[in-house]
Amino acid sequence: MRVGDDYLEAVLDLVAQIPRGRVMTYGTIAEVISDRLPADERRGGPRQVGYVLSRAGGGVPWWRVVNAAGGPAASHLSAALTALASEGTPLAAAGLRVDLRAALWWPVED
DNA sequence: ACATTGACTAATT
DNA sequence: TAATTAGCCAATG
Repeated sequence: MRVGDDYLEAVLDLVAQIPRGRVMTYGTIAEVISDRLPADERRGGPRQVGYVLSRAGGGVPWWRVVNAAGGPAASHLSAALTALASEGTPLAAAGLRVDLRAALWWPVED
């Protein structure tokens, strides 16, 4: 098995576990993955999580992954907002971003 | 091997 | 609270 695929799988698996109506930030995902994987398989930061998701394409609820500001990924943001709204994700008053205080999800908390 | 790019974050102003 | 700047890690050309 190729090295690095574990990281990719870990990210995809974690994203797939995000409950409907909840979200996770790139930084949080990076933290959890780093903690779950051995040092050899670790990859650095939030940007790599984004890279993995960009390559993942369909089959993964990527719209449940948001940046630290609470806004959807820089691309496809209208699609993400639509999907989030459809799933009942708590949106901020402006409607342009997610209410992190209410929607942010943590794997161990749930 | 060097420079550029990107689904990012945190600190500063 | 919002806009700017600097730092970050890996991929890609």
